[in-house]
Amino acid sequence: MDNSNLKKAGLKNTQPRRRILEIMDKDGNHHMSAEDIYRELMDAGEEIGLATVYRVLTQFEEAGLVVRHHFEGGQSMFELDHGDHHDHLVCVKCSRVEEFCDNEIEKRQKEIAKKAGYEITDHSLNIYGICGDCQRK
Amino acid sequence: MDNSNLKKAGLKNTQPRRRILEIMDKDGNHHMSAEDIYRELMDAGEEIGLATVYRVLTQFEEAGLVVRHHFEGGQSMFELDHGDHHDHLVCVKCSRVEEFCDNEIEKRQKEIAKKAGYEITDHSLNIYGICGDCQRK
DNA sequence: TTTTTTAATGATAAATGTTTGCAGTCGGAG
DNA sequence: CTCCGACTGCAAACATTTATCATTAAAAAA
Repeated sequence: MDNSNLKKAGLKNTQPRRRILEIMDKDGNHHMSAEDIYRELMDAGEEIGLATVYRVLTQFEEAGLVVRHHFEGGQSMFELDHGDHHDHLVCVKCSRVEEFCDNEIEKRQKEIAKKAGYEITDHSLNIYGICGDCQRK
Repeated sequence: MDNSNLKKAGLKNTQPRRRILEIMDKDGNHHMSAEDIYRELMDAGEEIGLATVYRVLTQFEEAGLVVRHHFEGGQSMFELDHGDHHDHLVCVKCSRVEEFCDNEIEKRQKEIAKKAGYEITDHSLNIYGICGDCQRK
């Protein structure tokens, strides 16, 4: 949303980067694949190549603006990083993603890594299941 | 290891399937990619195609003989299913994978899914970091 | 503002990981 | 032992992602 993020990251304030940030910032659009973003850009009549979307997302990830997730299903999913770490509940039917955070789990993960002698760089906890809506259908 | 698993799964007892089970059963070879398995087969002089490795692994997964993991890094990782659920510590330098299980975390995951109205089908918790060995190098 | 410099872009090709189609082969029920 | 359907290897197709490169656009300098 805030374009000063780009400057801070040492990235030029270009139209593709602005548009991608805008799209990802819209509510209901958290957790998008590169294709999702590309399709929205196309639908909006933008002239932005898919390669640019991938490049920009990777740069955003490196700059800490975006988080990349590896859910089941092959393709990477991206989400704006609002600083609040959280884990994910993923519906295997409709692909809806919900977020949660449990401090007890976080604490135990750190203990486990420490005990095993690992220096944590990252971690991901995904619970896959069928959401309430899809159960009813 | 036990070929009766194949019969139980309704799969014919063929050489490729036997060899793949053997390789995956060897200690130190848990958590292999399809390529890893294929390379071991080649090194052993077997005439087994990569496509067969993928097909067999998918069938094994469907039969519950094997578990597929989606770690960071692009390719799927496979592991014989010994029935004991566990989570993973993955070294981002050397790709070593260690297993752990924490009942408190398991319990909390179930609670979280229940509270959100999800019927769990699967879940994965991966901690990425640098293992003790790689820290020293 | 105009010019200069440098990074960023779009189109396309290529790399990577995985799946599929098909003709020939093999396992195992009868 | 024979036969049929399941299985296989190969090659080609496919999906996602990355690299190449000539052109363009953004920021810096003049």
